[in-house]
Amino acid sequence: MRLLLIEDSSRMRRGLEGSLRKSGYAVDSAGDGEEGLWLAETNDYDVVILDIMLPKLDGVSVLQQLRKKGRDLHVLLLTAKDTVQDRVNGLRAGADDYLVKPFALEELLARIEALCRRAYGRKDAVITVGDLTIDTAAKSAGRSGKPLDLTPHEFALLEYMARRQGVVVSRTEIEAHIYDDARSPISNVVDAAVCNLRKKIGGTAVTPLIRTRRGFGYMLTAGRPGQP
Amino acid sequence: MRLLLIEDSSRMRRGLEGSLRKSGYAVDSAGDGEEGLWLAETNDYDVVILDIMLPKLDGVSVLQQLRKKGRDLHVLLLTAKDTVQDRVNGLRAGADDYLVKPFALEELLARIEALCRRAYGRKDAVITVGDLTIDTAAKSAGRSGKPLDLTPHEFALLEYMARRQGVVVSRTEIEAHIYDDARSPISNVVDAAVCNLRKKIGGTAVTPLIRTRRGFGYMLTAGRPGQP
DNA sequence: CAGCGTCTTCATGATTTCCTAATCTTGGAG
DNA sequence: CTCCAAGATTAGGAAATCATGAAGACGCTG
Repeated sequence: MRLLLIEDSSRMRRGLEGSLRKSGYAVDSAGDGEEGLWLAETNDYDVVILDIMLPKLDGVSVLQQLRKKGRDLHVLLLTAKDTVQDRVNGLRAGADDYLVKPFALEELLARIEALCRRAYGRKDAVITVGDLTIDTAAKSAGRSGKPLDLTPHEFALLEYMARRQGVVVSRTEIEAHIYDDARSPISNVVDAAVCNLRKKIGGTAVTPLIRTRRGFGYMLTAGRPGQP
Repeated sequence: MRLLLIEDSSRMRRGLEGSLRKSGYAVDSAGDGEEGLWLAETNDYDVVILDIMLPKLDGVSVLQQLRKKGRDLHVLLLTAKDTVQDRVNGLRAGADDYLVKPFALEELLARIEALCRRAYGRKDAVITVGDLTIDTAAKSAGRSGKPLDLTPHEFALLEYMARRQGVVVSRTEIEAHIYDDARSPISNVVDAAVCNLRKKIGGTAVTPLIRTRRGFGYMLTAGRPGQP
């Protein structure tokens, strides 16, 4: 999952960026409203974490700009203030969630997780694909009860594909959601990652498997080749 | 919009019910977890407002039961407690939102509104033409339930024609939509592609078929040979 | 700072897909 | 009925796509 963090204080920004990365997210960040808006408009994020107090362009304005363009983004608003009117304003402006500073990191993580789930229409922290289980909260996966030993990137990839099971996801989409910032234009990171993941989760004709749709991308599904 | 309110205190319940009705919602209510769960399972609500402290079956359990059954519901959790752990638990259990008592009515309304807005996002990914099904998400097509093995170009062509079923599409249009780069002026790529596609999807007089309109182009339709 | 595990890139080989172009087939006008 | 042009079909080689193994780069931990 790829996040955008728009936060004024550079100390806070760095700290959060690190914590979020450790939790397995791809994170881009911006220090002011203008840069943040530009990033949000030109990339594909699952969740935007947006401070209200920002230089150049305040958080609520950024939010309004984004909503005006009809971007389907999930925005978590951070604020120091905590009056009912503030919350109502924030939510009315189109925020999906709202968190008051100071907050516990754990709560931020839980809320981000909830927003990610919502982004893909799931309600549960555990995703199942055939006999594969992916616990997005515990960041662990298993096959037929046996735990799988996945690296952070492998897990992120599996999670992303599981959230979109039955749907073909292109390399570009995968790259956009799993990896932060730009990388060399011609890279086969995704191929390699899929290859490694396949080796670990195994799977054959009938059992859940990552299928290659030549020319389109990959698809994770438990069903037979036919209709999902 | 139809809401379900599950709340212990009858005074609170009556009060909220009235306020919500005044705001234009249809409201059902329950006084304990069991009744609430039963109502939620047997009716179709847009949003469920769920208190955590409930007789017979507590709120989080109700939520878990609902999620286990895979109901696609939006749940707003109400609670008197406000510790980080509570919030984390609630969100992890699958709540879409969370509100701490006491709250302002206006804030509750704003949050319900936000949840209702979220009902979007489900667009139909499957196109049907006679007994042909085209799943644009899985990039797969089938005829009478049997999967077809199509190449990317074939699939793109079929999808394009299916989206315009019953309409004659010219070679030029097809070429413009399916092939991005310009190619030699006299090329029969489209002819060849249509030919290959026909071989794969089969079809005879009555069943869906790609028909040739001499001098104009092709048409995909499930109807009879007669004039469309 | 050394060691370990992880991530990325590169190179190779296997496979599939696509285009071109040459050859048939068919519809319909004269 | 005959002929012509639009369309259908076929096939082989060029090109794109993908899987995978191995080597170097990087970052973290002890």
